[in-house]
Amino acid sequence: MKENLIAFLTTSSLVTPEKAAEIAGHFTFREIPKNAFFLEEGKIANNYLFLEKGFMRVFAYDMDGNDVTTGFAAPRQVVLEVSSFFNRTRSQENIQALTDCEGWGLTYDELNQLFHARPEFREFGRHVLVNAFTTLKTRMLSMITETAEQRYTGLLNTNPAIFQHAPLKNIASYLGITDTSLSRIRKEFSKK
Amino acid sequence: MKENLIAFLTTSSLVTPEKAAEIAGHFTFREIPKNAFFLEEGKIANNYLFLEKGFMRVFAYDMDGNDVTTGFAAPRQVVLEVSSFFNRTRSQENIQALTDCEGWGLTYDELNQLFHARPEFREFGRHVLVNAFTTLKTRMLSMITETAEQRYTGLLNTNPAIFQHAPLKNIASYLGITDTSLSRIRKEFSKK
DNA sequence: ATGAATTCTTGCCATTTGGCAAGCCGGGAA
DNA sequence: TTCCCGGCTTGCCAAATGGCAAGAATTCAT
Repeated sequence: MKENLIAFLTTSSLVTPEKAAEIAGHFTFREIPKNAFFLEEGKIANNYLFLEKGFMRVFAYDMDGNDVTTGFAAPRQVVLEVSSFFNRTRSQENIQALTDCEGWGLTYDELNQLFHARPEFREFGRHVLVNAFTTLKTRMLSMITETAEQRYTGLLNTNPAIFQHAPLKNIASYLGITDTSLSRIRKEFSKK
Repeated sequence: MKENLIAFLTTSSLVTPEKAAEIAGHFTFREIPKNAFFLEEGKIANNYLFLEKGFMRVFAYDMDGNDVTTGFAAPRQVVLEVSSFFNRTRSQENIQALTDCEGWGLTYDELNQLFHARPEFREFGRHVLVNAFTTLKTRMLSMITETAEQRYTGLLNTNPAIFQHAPLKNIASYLGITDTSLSRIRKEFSKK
């Protein structure tokens, strides 16, 4: 039943399989149908989710009202708006299901109780946060040092499944370019 | 003596002034002379620093060997290479003093002991990490949605002191542009 | 003080990316 | 089937940014 969640808790070696099973016991099953919002702008994020099936998109609006994709979530990832969740502030981001999704969730209160009761889970939680931070730093560096085409091929390698679930205009804004430019980059790339 | 450190620990309201004084007691004074490295690429970050005086620069090298500034540190900020420090992995980044610096530090072991002994400090530590993550997300969004000139004026507003301590080419790579472009942007901007 | 090295600016031109509008394509609704 | 609509591509041109090299300004070491 919860074997993927347990496996995820165990991978970092911060949690033993036995403890992982106990911790997993506190997670509850969640389904998010395609196009439904896991989190809406203006609300306080109250859900921590381990995504087991499906894909999600994180997006915000810029000053001109354009939809900007700030992230994607794929299976075996934690879906969480860190700032809103931990600071209990209104989210500036939306999280929406690109496909029908399934996963295991905790509320803010449940997570805190579990952090308190299970030091290993607390360590694991820090690990998740540190990893998210590191991943974002890597992405920032690629925004600075790489061309749009390099970022495109990078995403194609690291997360090919996204291309089967998200429209190209969402991927374009995630890469920091327009859909027009992405279309041209794909054209050039396909020649090679 | 440690009043700035104590004030910093107290600002989030996660630590009471009394506890803050106790926690601060475990920090040791550190000086980093101008141009010295607080952290060198390839080494494992072992120091957590609250910067009290001076400015530092964080940088890495891209695939072509170009120096890319990934961050700056100003007084009253935590200086820390998160990934290397918490994961005990070799740093891909360098942290160098732009000016003579002074601050209060902890080693990795000292920080963990303090996290264990002082739950409030653990909460505070998470708060620091969450804030760093949120700040980086904001910067990422500005890379995607803003022009180079907007990013320049943004930095000028949020961190004007950096312009007095870092060479423009470092600021340029931090903004994701070349020093040539930054020079032209400054020229245009000064006309207004 | 002197010379060397670095930083910053500028001109010229190339490349990348964007804005807009038209058209094409494919899927869903009736 | 037929229509419609959103998603994707493409052409044309403009704007933003980069690459390179020269020179001016500044800093640094001796």
